[in-house]
Amino acid sequence: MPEGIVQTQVKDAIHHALSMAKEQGQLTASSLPSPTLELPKREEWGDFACNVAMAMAKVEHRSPVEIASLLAEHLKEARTVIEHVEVANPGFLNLTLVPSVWFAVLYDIEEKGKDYGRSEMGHGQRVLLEYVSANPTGPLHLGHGRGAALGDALSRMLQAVGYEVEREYYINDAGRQIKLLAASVFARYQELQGRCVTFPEDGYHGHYIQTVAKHIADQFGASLLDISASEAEERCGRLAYEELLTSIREDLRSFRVEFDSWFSEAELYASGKVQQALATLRERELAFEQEGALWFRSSQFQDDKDRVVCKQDGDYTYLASDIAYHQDKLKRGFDRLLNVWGADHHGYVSRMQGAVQAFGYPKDRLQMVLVQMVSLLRDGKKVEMSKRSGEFVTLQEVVKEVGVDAARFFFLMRRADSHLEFDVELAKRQSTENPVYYVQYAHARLSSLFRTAQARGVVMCTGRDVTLTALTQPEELRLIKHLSQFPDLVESCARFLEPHRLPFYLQELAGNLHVFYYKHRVLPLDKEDEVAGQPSIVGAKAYSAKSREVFSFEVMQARLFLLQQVQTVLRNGLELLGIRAPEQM
RNA sequence: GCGCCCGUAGCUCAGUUGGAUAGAGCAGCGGUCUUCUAAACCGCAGGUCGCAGGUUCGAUUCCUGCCGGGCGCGCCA
Repeated sequence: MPEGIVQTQVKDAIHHALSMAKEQGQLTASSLPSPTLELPKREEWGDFACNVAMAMAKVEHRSPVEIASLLAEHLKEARTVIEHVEVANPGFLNLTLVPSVWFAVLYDIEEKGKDYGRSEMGHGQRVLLEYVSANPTGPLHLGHGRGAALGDALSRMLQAVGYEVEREYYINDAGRQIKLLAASVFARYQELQGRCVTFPEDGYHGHYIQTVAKHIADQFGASLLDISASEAEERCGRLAYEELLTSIREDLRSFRVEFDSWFSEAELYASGKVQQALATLRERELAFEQEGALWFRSSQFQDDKDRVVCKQDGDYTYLASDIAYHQDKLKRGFDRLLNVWGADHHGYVSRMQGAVQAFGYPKDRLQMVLVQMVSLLRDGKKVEMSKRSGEFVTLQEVVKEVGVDAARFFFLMRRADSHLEFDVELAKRQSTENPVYYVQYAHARLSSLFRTAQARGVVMCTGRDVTLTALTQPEELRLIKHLSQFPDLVESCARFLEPHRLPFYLQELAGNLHVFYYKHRVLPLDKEDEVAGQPSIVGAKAYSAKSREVFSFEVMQARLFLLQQVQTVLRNGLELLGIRAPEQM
């Protein structure tokens, strides 16, 4: 795991202390543990905490505090890095670094810019990320939106840490759902032509079906009544499918969610891949016939029971095409398959992983991210949605109301597997209570500051020309430390497939910035000092009434430099969420 | 009945894979603009981490059993 430049130095120092202790016979263990660092909960406890002494206590037969104390002694040699060591109960080593060690973080960000936060963790492994994959039988609703935002953010994060990601949408354009769509639309079409028809029992009742039927009527008039009913129904299905899929694509695009490929289920049948997949299973005796149906022996793996793949009437079940689809993914040579699924499908995880194993791959070649339901909160009340009536809140209408940025942020700020309450009023509010604006404002505020600086003729220095030792305020160091965590954070988002950590991080970073900004000045107070950028100001003193602090040209330059790096991280973070980083608000 | 997920402040949720005195945002109360954006900041209050055991130096975190909520258990997708 590539770590921050700061962490590495600290770990090296601890490791050195361990070896010294061993060399001098203070430690008896044959192998030395590799120390891990954690961030203490309280600032008084220093910059890092290390529990290595506690971990060794047992094998060394000594108390953790004792071991920690002798390590603390050795750590005094690392005075260039570690300013202060404290042993705390029950055996922590609390380390406070020399402030200047932290400055390396700022140079690192300056150098990497857009690439700060990227890494090689994935080693170029190829990942197929499948998400949304909503049936083209209706518009996308809020739940799809959450899956879309999540899949998109994951793809950005995985790419950032060195995976090669292909984003795919699986189109269920075969089978029963499409037939029902066709029947539903045809029924509405006939109604529009003044005919009295019985609506299909499990048909789609949503109002959009009537809209689609109207479009068909506008285009073809009554002419579809002249052909056979089955042919007309099929035409209706085809037209409805195309219209609905097109609008899904458009909704996604305007939600800034893109795909590299759209994979058709019908194509799997047409190309014979379904039959081939089942043939493979038969060869391996993982499929068998019973009671006139063909079964997949999924109980061989971790499923509770075997599952039908081909029914008595000869039709395939959806499982058959899903198996074929995943075999196809495997054949395409991906190192990892990731599916973002609605949590209501969790029962299918084990059988799909069983299919992966059936084809000779380890089950964790396929991983699922399950995303829970979204409920909409309006005026503090839940908006009821019912699948039955086909009336649900669409992604499009919510995005129209709150904007893409707010919608994405809200979808991403909770763990995927917990229910999400989407508070429309909060998402629309343009104030500090709204986390999206809070973070975006931090970015815009900095842009505004830099514009003012430029207008006053202040020359922005590069890291080389800045005296960073001028940064001595706790709010400044707090910002730098927070920035140093960003690369690790991005990696953990990707490793655990948990994008929600990033919105939290950004809220904290924005908070740290706003506190700093409120407490300290960056540019001189007085407009008379507009010559600030010129050498003549060196030594001149500006005065901040708020903090009663005196600051110099060096302080101004150092703060500007610090804030540029803050802005870079805000921007990089927002980019990973697919959210705009506005220059002004 | 079986399986999966969830249970943390009044509400919505975090909690760095087992660490120290459990955090944030809303909502509530009270403060802060002669300031580079107040779209901001500060303070107060708020808790039996669902309950009970277990594992160990140490548990919100891991294990077991209950209680409560959601979802799934089709030759439906």
